[in-house]
Amino acid sequence: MENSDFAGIFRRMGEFLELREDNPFKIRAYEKAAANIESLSEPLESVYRKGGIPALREIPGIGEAIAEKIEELIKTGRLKAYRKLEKEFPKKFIELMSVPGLGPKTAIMLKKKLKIDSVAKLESAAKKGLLKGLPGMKEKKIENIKKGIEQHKRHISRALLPVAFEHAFALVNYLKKLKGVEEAVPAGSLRRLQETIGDIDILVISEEPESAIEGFVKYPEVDRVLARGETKSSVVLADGIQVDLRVLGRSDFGAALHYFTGNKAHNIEIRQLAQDKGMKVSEYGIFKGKKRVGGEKEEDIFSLLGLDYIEPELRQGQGEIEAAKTGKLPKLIEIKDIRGDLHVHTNASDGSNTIEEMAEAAKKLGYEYIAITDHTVSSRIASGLTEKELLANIKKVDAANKRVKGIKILKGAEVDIRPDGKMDYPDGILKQLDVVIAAVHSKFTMNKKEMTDRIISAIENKYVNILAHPTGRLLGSRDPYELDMEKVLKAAQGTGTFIELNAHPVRLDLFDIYCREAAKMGILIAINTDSHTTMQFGNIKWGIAAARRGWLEKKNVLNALPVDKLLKKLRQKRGK
DNA sequence: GCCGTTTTCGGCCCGACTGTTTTCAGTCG
Repeated sequence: MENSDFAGIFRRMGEFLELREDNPFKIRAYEKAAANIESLSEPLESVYRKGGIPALREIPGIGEAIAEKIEELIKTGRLKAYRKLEKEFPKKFIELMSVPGLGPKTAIMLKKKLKIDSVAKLESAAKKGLLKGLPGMKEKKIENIKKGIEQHKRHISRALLPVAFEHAFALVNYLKKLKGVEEAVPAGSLRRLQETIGDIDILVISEEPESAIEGFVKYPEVDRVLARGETKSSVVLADGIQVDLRVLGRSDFGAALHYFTGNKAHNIEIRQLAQDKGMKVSEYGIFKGKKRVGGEKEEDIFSLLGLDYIEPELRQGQGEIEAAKTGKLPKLIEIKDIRGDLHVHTNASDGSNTIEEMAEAAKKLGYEYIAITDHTVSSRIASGLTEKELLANIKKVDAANKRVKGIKILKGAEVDIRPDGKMDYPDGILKQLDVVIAAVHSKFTMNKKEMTDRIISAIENKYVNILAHPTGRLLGSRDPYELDMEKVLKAAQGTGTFIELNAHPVRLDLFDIYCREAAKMGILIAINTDSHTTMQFGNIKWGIAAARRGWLEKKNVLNALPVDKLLKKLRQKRGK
């Protein structure tokens, strides 16, 4: 079982207990355990193998009861307590609670009164007018449920970061022009630069909240107003994205921005810490008793709690507060630290521009080097190069190096890892390249062991420098393939192979937890754009965002090295 | 169910909005 499977089970346990109106703190305990398991870099199974129940209990949020449940799951592959509840509340029934505005109480009532146990049944009951007359159900509530079902159906997938950014950018500009609005800034998962965005959160600073809210709900893109109060409002935009707005005064800005930026786990942890220190944190400031002691600046919250400033990308409740207590926060990588791009395509395979055009574009960004890494013969769809074509391309790189001054163009290839683990070119060809990237482009459905073996055998090839887009996921369209990442990282560590964090906004793997793990193991990460046009070099910002969420520093990143050191690193594996 | 240089028992983050409730429950972030 994967960590995500354990987390899923415990999260579901929380939902079961919520439906049973169990102790709310018990529910939170399960949620917390699930979240902590999810952010663990080591597989739970291996934690258990090494240290049994005592080792499990060292994980925050896991105590006696949950540790025993994990043991039961590992030993028997099932959990009695879970099975029992699963029968009572099947998955389809649980889905009812993902309809906006419909929570556990209503779901239970619907089940009791009308035997409704799925969104589909709820929809047909609503259409038939069966909801009328149920407890707490009148015109407006029924109408809201109907709209909620529509929203639920339309909005199952989350928005990619760049898409959400565009929406937020336009909206913020609109809000800033409203009367009395001093400031409008994106917060929430957008400010944390999460790879996908559920809702857009925006904080507005104004001393006239009513008129700010008034202007907000009149934004031309607004399709539906979900809530409209004195200081907050929620709307759904025409393309289904929800936007939550919060209006606060200038003096609350820091506290409000903090409250609206961290995820739930981070905020709970901060407030818990404040409580332990005899203080209280809310969006209105930080308080000692009744006395407000800060909140104008975001830094107030951290400094008064004895913490170093935590960058927004780290506010995920994954150990950042503990690290901030002890001065152990990373100094996060920044765009300006990047000195080159090691994964670049040209019109020799499936790119759009020539080698020279790509090199000139990279030079404009201030890069010292790029590597030309077109596809290899097996990637027919991507017009992969034959050996002969590759050799011709190498000569073109030599010629380009002479013509384009001020940037070093490296010879490379993005070489397919065949299903049997062999590389798409023989070693005799690979050794003529400066940079060899290995990647899986076919047969994604292999089982975990086969895929792990396949990738490890590529890593073990002494000419392979970088494992590209290591999980193969495409956000919104393809799940990651089955892979034992722990083994892959160990192989990379043992052989001196680097791992790519692909900056394309639909890829963005390596995921954050593995970035952290790789960095801990001393594996260098290459943050590459995989550019197929000159425009795509700009995608580096999404890669940097993902890297920062993965706690990476400049020293962890391969292409933050100057060219001479980079070349030395690349040659190390070959024993030169 | 978890957790502890105040506690091994008694706590557990904080606040806003809606709709139906005549004083508040349910839901959300």
